[in-house]
Amino acid sequence: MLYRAPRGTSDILPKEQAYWRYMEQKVAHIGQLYGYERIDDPAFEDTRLFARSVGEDTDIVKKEMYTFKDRGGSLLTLRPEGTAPVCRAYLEHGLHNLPQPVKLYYIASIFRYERPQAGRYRQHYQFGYEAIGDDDPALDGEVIDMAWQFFLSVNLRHLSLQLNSIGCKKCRPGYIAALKDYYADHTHQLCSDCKTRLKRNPLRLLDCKKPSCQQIADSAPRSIDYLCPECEEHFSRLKRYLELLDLPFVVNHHLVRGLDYYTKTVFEIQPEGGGAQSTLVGGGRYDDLIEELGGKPTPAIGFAAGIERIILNLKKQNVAIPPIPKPKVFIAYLGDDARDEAIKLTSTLRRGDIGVIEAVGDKSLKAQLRQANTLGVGYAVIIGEQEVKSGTVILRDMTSAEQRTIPPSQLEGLLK
RNA sequence: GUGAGUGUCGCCUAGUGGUCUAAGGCGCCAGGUUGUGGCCCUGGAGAACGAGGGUUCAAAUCCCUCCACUCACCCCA
Repeated sequence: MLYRAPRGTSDILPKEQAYWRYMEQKVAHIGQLYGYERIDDPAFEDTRLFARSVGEDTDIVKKEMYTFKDRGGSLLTLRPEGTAPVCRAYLEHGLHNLPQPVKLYYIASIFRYERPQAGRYRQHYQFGYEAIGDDDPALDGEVIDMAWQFFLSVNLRHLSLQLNSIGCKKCRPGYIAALKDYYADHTHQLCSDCKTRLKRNPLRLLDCKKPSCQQIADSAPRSIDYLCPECEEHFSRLKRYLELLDLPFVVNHHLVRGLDYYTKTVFEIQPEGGGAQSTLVGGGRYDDLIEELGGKPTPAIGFAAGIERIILNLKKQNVAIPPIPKPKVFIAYLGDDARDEAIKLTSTLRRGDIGVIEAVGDKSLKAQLRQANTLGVGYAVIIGEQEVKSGTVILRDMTSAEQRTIPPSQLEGLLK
């Protein structure tokens, strides 16, 4: 094999497309129900955009970005996440002049240099919804509701919605200090990863999977106990809204996120079974990000969802997906004169908005019908020498095997 | 980046040192009366057995290296 798709990437072949079209359709529909409009941004951006937003010290920036210099010498990076580009576009195009909040959604390929694994790829697709320009906790509720309703609408079941608040830049430092304090007494019991986390990113100590570390995390200080009055108020109102919305959330004190820009609300949705790479949705509030990128202080909230992982779960749960419609009719012919008729007829039907697959080459009628059968079309039209002479065609119903000889002009009406 | 498992026609699989210039199923192509599919029958195309190197009289079968895939850690959607 000379060439293969690069590691961690994959071709989405026709037989998979039904899932993908279905996802797109649902994403657009939810967007429309909630008043979110689609935005598409470039696959690559100025490297600094991601370094600044995602955080210089995160794994994504430190070792997972596809970064390159273009021929003009600009340092560019294939987007490793979807939120920063949306914020950049918000600033670049002065979207703060629109009524706030501005509500946007995207479906985009995401690139991260990682070791591929179940539910993890170097190029994958995410969709996400972002509401920029207001700090009302009702917006947090709306966004979380969108994620939840999305899964209801595609019939994915057995999901768990996890919620936490990690505070803002006013109260988080106090919490992190308390956390470090607590962990200082347990350093010797920590796994080696956690020892580096303690220095680098103490919040991440909380979601280590090692049982021994989890025990320590279980009695660690909880972020919600250190919230400032504003964050506290925000969180309790959000919880009330989620109850109003009838969303079955659980507060998970160990839930933190891997990107630096999150503030206050963070949430995830995952299958109840759990398992590796299982998170379907991750999101939260990012009230400081726009300012960090050079705008005025502008609160915002959003989430991203991994499409491959969702499809994986749809398959696991045997969820039926609407098929992509096929052409209705196959046109078979015998002989050159018939072929001329077939070409004309094919074109007429297509112009009349009827999907047609026309035979090609010089195959036996048997071979042509075999092909029609394999393609799964509902009807076959057969044109032979006799039909050319009499100015008719044969219309064969592929399910019932009934066929009749008719003038071609009747075809359009019968196939509509 | 770390660890484990796997690697034979498009897909699934047989084969564990000589009978393998590799077998079967699915799929594909064609034929089975003159212009007709789906079932059945027959035939055909399609792999030098991931790549390279070794051991041996002899390797798909043993050893080494590399590569790829899968899974887990890590990270995250």
